Amino acid sequence: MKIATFNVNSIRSRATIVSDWLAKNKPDLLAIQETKAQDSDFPLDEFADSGYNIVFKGEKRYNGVAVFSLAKPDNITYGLDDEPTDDSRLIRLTVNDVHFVNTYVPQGTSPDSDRFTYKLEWFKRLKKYFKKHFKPTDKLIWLGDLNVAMEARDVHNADQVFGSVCYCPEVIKAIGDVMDFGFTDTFRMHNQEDGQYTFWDYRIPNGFKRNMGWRLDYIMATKPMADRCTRCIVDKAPRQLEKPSDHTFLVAEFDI
DNA sequence: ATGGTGGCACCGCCA
Repeated sequence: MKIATFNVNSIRSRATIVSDWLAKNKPDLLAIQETKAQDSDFPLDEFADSGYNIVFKGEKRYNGVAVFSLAKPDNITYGLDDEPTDDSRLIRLTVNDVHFVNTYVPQGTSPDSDRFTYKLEWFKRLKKYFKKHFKPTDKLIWLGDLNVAMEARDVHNADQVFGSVCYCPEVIKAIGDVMDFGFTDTFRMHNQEDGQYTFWDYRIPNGFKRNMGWRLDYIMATKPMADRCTRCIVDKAPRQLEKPSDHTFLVAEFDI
Protein backbone atom coordinates (compact mmCIF):
# COMPACT_ATOMS: atom_id res chain seq x y z
CA MET A 1 0.00 0.00 0.00
CA LYS A 2 1.30 3.40 -1.02
CA ILE A 3 -0.02 6.59 0.59
CA ALA A 4 0.93 10.26 0.34
CA THR A 5 0.22 13.72 1.70
CA PHE A 6 0.47 17.11 0.01
CA ASN A 7 -0.36 20.68 1.00
CA VAL A 8 -1.69 21.88 -2.37
CA ASN A 9 -2.15 25.61 -1.60
CA SER A 10 -5.32 25.83 -3.75
CA ILE A 11 -6.68 22.71 -5.45
CA ARG A 12 -8.03 24.85 -8.30
CA SER A 13 -4.67 26.35 -9.26
CA ARG A 14 -2.83 23.04 -8.86
CA ALA A 15 -5.37 20.46 -10.05
CA THR A 16 -3.07 19.48 -12.93
CA ILE A 17 -0.12 18.95 -10.60
CA VAL A 18 -2.26 16.65 -8.48
CA SER A 19 -3.85 14.71 -11.34
CA ASP A 20 -0.49 14.24 -13.09
CA TRP A 21 1.10 13.08 -9.87
CA LEU A 22 -1.71 10.61 -9.22
CA ALA A 23 -1.45 9.22 -12.75
CA LYS A 24 2.30 8.78 -12.45
CA ASN A 25 2.53 7.45 -8.88
CA LYS A 26 -0.78 5.62 -8.45
CA PRO A 27 -0.94 5.82 -4.66
CA ASP A 28 -3.74 3.97 -2.88
CA LEU A 29 -4.49 7.18 -0.99
CA LEU A 30 -3.50 10.84 -1.20
CA ALA A 31 -4.32 13.32 1.58
CA ILE A 32 -4.52 16.99 0.58
CA GLN A 33 -4.56 20.15 2.68
CA GLU A 34 -5.31 23.80 1.95
CA THR A 35 -7.65 23.22 -0.97
CA LYS A 36 -8.92 26.81 -0.52
CA ALA A 37 -12.21 26.01 -2.21
CA GLN A 38 -15.71 25.72 -0.85
CA ASP A 39 -17.35 22.42 -1.74
CA SER A 40 -19.36 23.85 -4.64
CA ASP A 41 -16.10 25.09 -6.20
CA PHE A 42 -14.10 21.86 -5.86
CA PRO A 43 -12.78 21.04 -9.37
CA LEU A 44 -14.22 17.53 -9.60
CA ASP A 45 -14.21 17.65 -13.41
CA GLU A 46 -10.41 17.78 -13.38
CA PHE A 47 -10.35 14.36 -11.71
CA ALA A 48 -13.31 12.73 -13.44
CA ASP A 49 -11.11 10.28 -15.36
CA SER A 50 -8.54 9.75 -12.60
CA GLY A 51 -10.11 6.59 -11.20
CA TYR A 52 -10.01 8.04 -7.68
CA ASN A 53 -12.76 8.43 -5.12
CA ILE A 54 -12.61 11.95 -3.72
CA VAL A 55 -13.79 13.11 -0.30
CA PHE A 56 -13.47 16.79 0.51
CA LYS A 57 -14.54 19.57 2.84
CA GLY A 58 -13.73 23.19 2.26
CA GLU A 59 -14.70 26.75 2.96
CA LYS A 60 -14.23 30.13 1.32
CA ARG A 61 -10.67 31.39 1.03
CA TYR A 62 -8.93 29.32 3.71
CA ASN A 63 -8.23 25.76 4.85
CA GLY A 64 -9.93 22.83 3.14
CA VAL A 65 -8.95 19.14 3.12
CA ALA A 66 -9.46 16.28 0.68
CA VAL A 67 -8.69 12.57 0.37
CA PHE A 68 -8.22 10.72 -2.92
CA SER A 69 -8.44 6.92 -2.71
CA LEU A 70 -8.51 4.10 -5.25
CA ALA A 71 -10.80 1.98 -3.09
CA LYS A 72 -14.11 3.30 -1.88
CA PRO A 73 -13.79 4.91 1.57
CA ASP A 74 -16.08 4.12 4.53
CA ASN A 75 -16.93 5.81 7.84
CA ILE A 76 -16.34 9.31 6.46
CA THR A 77 -16.51 12.10 9.05
CA TYR A 78 -15.31 15.69 9.19
CA GLY A 79 -13.87 17.79 11.99
CA LEU A 80 -13.17 17.35 15.67
CA ASP A 81 -15.86 16.28 18.14
CA ASP A 82 -16.48 19.57 19.94
CA GLU A 83 -16.97 23.15 18.81
CA PRO A 84 -15.48 24.62 16.79
CA THR A 85 -15.25 21.36 14.90
CA ASP A 86 -13.12 22.79 12.08
CA ASP A 87 -14.64 20.50 9.48
CA SER A 88 -12.32 21.88 6.79
CA ARG A 89 -9.24 20.87 8.77
CA LEU A 90 -9.90 17.18 9.43
CA ILE A 91 -11.19 14.20 7.48
CA ARG A 92 -11.41 10.75 8.96
CA LEU A 93 -12.18 7.69 6.84
CA THR A 94 -11.43 4.02 6.41
CA VAL A 95 -9.96 2.40 3.28
CA ASN A 96 -9.23 -1.33 3.03
CA ASP A 97 -9.60 -1.69 6.82
CA VAL A 98 -6.98 0.97 7.50
CA HIS A 99 -8.13 4.12 9.29
CA PHE A 100 -6.90 7.52 8.12
CA VAL A 101 -7.06 10.94 9.75
CA ASN A 102 -5.99 13.76 7.44
CA THR A 103 -5.36 17.02 9.31
CA TYR A 104 -4.44 20.58 8.45
CA VAL A 105 -3.31 21.81 11.87
CA PRO A 106 -3.74 25.56 12.54
CA GLN A 107 -0.51 27.42 11.77
CA GLY A 108 -0.70 29.75 14.76
CA THR A 109 0.25 33.12 13.19
CA SER A 110 2.56 34.33 16.00
CA PRO A 111 3.43 33.22 19.54
CA ASP A 112 1.51 36.14 21.08
CA SER A 113 -1.60 35.49 18.99
CA ASP A 114 -4.88 33.98 20.14
CA ARG A 115 -4.46 31.70 17.15
CA PHE A 116 -1.32 30.26 18.73
CA THR A 117 -3.30 29.37 21.86
CA TYR A 118 -5.90 27.87 19.55
CA LYS A 119 -3.21 25.77 17.84
CA LEU A 120 -1.98 24.34 21.16
CA GLU A 121 -5.56 23.63 22.18
CA TRP A 122 -6.19 21.98 18.81
CA PHE A 123 -3.48 19.40 19.49
CA LYS A 124 -5.04 18.67 22.91
CA ARG A 125 -8.44 18.20 21.30
CA LEU A 126 -6.89 15.97 18.65
CA LYS A 127 -5.32 13.76 21.33
CA LYS A 128 -8.76 13.38 22.93
CA TYR A 129 -10.18 12.63 19.50
CA PHE A 130 -7.73 9.79 18.89
CA LYS A 131 -8.35 8.34 22.36
CA LYS A 132 -12.09 8.45 21.83
CA HIS A 133 -12.21 6.87 18.38
CA PHE A 134 -9.19 4.55 18.25
CA LYS A 135 -6.82 2.27 20.12
CA PRO A 136 -3.04 2.25 19.60
CA THR A 137 -3.43 -1.31 18.36
CA ASP A 138 -5.70 -0.19 15.50
CA LYS A 139 -4.36 0.13 11.98
CA LEU A 140 -4.31 3.91 11.99
CA ILE A 141 -2.52 6.55 9.92
CA TRP A 142 -2.43 10.22 10.94
CA LEU A 143 -1.09 12.35 8.12
CA GLY A 144 -1.09 15.86 6.79
CA ASP A 145 0.34 19.32 7.36
CA LEU A 146 0.96 19.34 11.12
CA ASN A 147 2.70 22.74 11.14
CA VAL A 148 5.41 21.64 13.60
CA ALA A 149 9.12 20.97 13.19
CA MET A 150 9.94 18.68 16.09
CA GLU A 151 13.74 18.79 16.15
CA ALA A 152 16.65 20.99 15.04
CA ARG A 153 17.31 18.67 12.12
CA ASP A 154 13.73 19.35 10.91
CA VAL A 155 14.33 23.03 10.19
CA HIS A 156 16.94 25.29 8.58
CA ASN A 157 18.85 27.67 10.88
CA ALA A 158 17.29 26.04 13.91
CA ASP A 159 18.88 28.43 16.39
CA GLN A 160 17.53 31.45 14.55
CA VAL A 161 13.96 30.28 14.05
CA PHE A 162 13.60 28.65 17.46
CA GLY A 163 10.62 30.30 19.15
CA SER A 164 8.49 30.65 16.02
CA VAL A 165 5.01 29.18 15.91
CA CYS A 166 6.09 26.04 14.06
CA TYR A 167 9.26 25.42 16.08
CA CYS A 168 9.06 26.25 19.78
CA PRO A 169 8.83 24.29 23.05
CA GLU A 170 5.06 24.66 23.32
CA VAL A 171 4.22 23.10 19.94
CA ILE A 172 6.92 20.45 20.24
CA LYS A 173 5.34 19.36 23.51
CA ALA A 174 1.84 19.61 22.05
CA ILE A 175 2.58 17.33 19.09
CA GLY A 176 4.62 15.04 21.36
CA ASP A 177 1.58 14.50 23.54
CA VAL A 178 -0.41 13.41 20.48
CA MET A 179 2.45 11.14 19.35
CA ASP A 180 2.31 9.52 22.79
CA PHE A 181 -1.03 8.05 21.80
CA GLY A 182 1.12 5.52 19.99
CA PHE A 183 2.31 7.07 16.73
CA THR A 184 5.61 6.59 14.92
CA ASP A 185 6.98 9.17 12.48
CA THR A 186 7.44 6.94 9.43
CA PHE A 187 9.85 9.33 7.71
CA ARG A 188 12.25 9.17 10.65
CA MET A 189 12.01 5.38 10.66
CA HIS A 190 13.84 5.39 7.36
CA ASN A 191 15.85 8.61 7.25
CA GLN A 192 18.05 10.16 9.95
CA GLU A 193 19.66 12.99 7.98
CA ASP A 194 19.05 16.65 8.70
CA GLY A 195 17.93 19.07 5.99
CA GLN A 196 15.11 16.80 4.82
CA TYR A 197 12.24 19.24 4.40
CA THR A 198 8.69 19.30 3.03
CA PHE A 199 8.00 23.07 3.08
CA TRP A 200 9.82 26.14 1.79
CA ASP A 201 8.35 29.58 2.42
CA TYR A 202 7.70 31.58 -0.76
CA ARG A 203 8.84 34.69 1.02
CA ILE A 204 12.41 33.51 1.49
CA PRO A 205 14.30 34.46 -1.71
CA ASN A 206 15.46 31.26 -3.43
CA GLY A 207 14.45 29.40 -0.30
CA PHE A 208 14.10 26.09 -2.13
CA LYS A 209 17.44 26.35 -3.93
CA ARG A 210 19.12 27.26 -0.66
CA ASN A 211 17.12 24.50 1.08
CA MET A 212 15.86 26.92 3.71
CA GLY A 213 12.91 24.73 4.57
CA TRP A 214 10.94 23.01 7.26
CA ARG A 215 9.66 19.47 7.82
CA LEU A 216 6.03 20.19 8.60
CA ASP A 217 4.24 17.34 6.78
CA TYR A 218 4.06 13.87 8.27
CA ILE A 219 2.79 10.35 7.88
CA MET A 220 2.35 8.99 11.42
CA ALA A 221 1.53 5.33 12.01
CA THR A 222 0.38 3.21 14.93
CA LYS A 223 2.49 0.13 15.64
CA PRO A 224 0.56 -2.34 13.47
CA MET A 225 1.15 -0.02 10.51
CA ALA A 226 4.64 1.20 11.44
CA ASP A 227 5.81 -2.41 11.66
CA ARG A 228 4.83 -2.76 8.00
CA CYS A 229 6.24 0.55 6.75
CA THR A 230 8.96 -0.22 4.21
CA ARG A 231 9.75 3.26 2.94
CA CYS A 232 8.99 6.97 3.39
CA ILE A 233 10.38 9.60 1.05
CA VAL A 234 9.99 13.25 0.10
CA ASP A 235 9.04 13.68 -3.56
CA LYS A 236 10.01 17.19 -4.65
CA ALA A 237 8.23 16.89 -8.00
CA PRO A 238 5.94 19.95 -7.64
CA ARG A 239 8.94 22.16 -6.89
CA GLN A 240 10.37 21.43 -10.34
CA LEU A 241 7.25 22.62 -12.14
CA GLU A 242 6.35 25.94 -13.66
CA LYS A 243 3.86 26.50 -10.87
CA PRO A 244 5.46 25.08 -7.74
CA SER A 245 3.76 24.62 -4.42
CA ASP A 246 5.42 25.61 -1.17
CA HIS A 247 5.09 22.03 0.09
CA THR A 248 6.04 18.69 -1.48
CA PHE A 249 4.52 15.26 -1.60
CA LEU A 250 5.48 12.98 1.28
CA VAL A 251 5.11 9.32 0.31
CA ALA A 252 5.08 6.16 2.43
CA GLU A 253 4.79 2.50 1.48
CA PHE A 254 3.47 -0.34 3.61
CA ASP A 255 3.76 -4.08 3.18
CA ILE A 256 0.05 -4.63 3.50
C1' DA B 1 17.52 42.41 6.09
C1' DT B 2 12.03 42.86 10.29
C1' DG B 3 11.18 42.48 3.86
C1' DG B 4 9.80 39.05 0.67
C1' DT B 5 5.44 35.89 -2.61
C1' DG B 6 1.21 33.48 -3.66
C1' DG B 7 -3.85 32.56 -3.45
C1' DC B 8 -8.42 33.94 -2.67
C1' DA B 9 -11.82 37.14 -2.23
C1' DC B 10 -12.43 41.61 -1.55
C1' DC B 11 -11.52 46.48 -0.67
C1' DG B 12 -7.01 42.65 3.41
C1' DC B 13 -6.25 38.07 5.34
C1' DC B 14 -3.63 34.07 5.86
C1' DA B 15 0.32 31.31 5.19
